[in-house]
Amino acid sequence: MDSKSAAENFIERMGVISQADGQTRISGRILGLLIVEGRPFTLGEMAERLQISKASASTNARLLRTSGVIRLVSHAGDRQDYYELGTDPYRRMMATVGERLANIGAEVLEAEASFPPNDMDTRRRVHQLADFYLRMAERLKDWSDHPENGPAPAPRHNS
Amino acid sequence: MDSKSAAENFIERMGVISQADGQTRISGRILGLLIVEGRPFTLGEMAERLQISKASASTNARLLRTSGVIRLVSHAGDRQDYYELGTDPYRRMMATVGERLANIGAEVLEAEASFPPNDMDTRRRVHQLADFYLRMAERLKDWSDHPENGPAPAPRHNS
DNA sequence: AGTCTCGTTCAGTCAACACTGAACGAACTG
DNA sequence: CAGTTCGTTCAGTGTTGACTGAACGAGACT
Repeated sequence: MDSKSAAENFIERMGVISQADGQTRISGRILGLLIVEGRPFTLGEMAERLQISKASASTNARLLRTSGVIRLVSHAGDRQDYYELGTDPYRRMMATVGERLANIGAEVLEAEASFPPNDMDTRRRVHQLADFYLRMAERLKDWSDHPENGPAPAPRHNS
Repeated sequence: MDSKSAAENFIERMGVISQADGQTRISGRILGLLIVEGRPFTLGEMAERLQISKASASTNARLLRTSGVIRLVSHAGDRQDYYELGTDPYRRMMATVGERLANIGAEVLEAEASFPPNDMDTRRRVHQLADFYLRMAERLKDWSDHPENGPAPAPRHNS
């Protein structure tokens, strides 16, 4: 029972975090559920456990799936869709963020090109912004490709 | 005139980006304005130029100021508050994001502690999430402290 | 074919929140 | 001490968008 409330608490926190990050609350709760339980869930199970509609479960699971954070698994002889955590879900999250930043950087570069060539100072300032986004995106990409580097390595655990 | 529309276009894009990032649209537009114009602005000037209320200008400028992206400058003999880009505004943005991630990581660690000790697997999965946030935060901190490292170095310009 | 059980889609609703207008407080000027 | 001009605060409003309920479509089993 204590375990149950700890799980619910964690799931709810994940929802709030997700929402503060610009995502939907439900997608965070689904992710939290899959992390806590550590087993595949059907859309129906999610809906019942999280007290949400099947529509929301479907939509948000699809959303999480497109970014590779969760994956769809199918059991033989079972028509239902099971969702579970993808491989390296957090690296996928980073990669997704990196892609978004790269898109923003490209967009800012576009905007820079629309300024007249003689506005040197303006173009330089705008270019600095684009550079920030692009460098950030590239670093995230590097990191998601080589997660072993970097500070605070995770304590190794034998599965 | 072409320069003007390019500026407005850029400012508007910054607003959309800011909104997509979970910030307010106006804060992005203010930032875009300061980047494009490259000079200090008063709240009244912002309100007029961006066609927003003084209240919004005040609130959003305050918001940007707390993260150090823009700074308040005072001209002698002028009661008005002038806002301009802070020093290394993008590094400050990174640092702010890093702080938020560190807070989330700490929060997840808290949640992990609330699980019963015998739920080894659950605790491990939750811990991996906390680790992700904390490592991300630390890396962002490193980046904001050492901006010279990393791919695609910005072209140096003599101020 | 008929029925049942899935997942998805779409219009409608509801709540969160950005934004505004007006009132207030503060600091300077005459 | 009025009068003025700032910036801030707060209640009210408008809008976006997440979420729901119901209808629909697709397979599967009898």
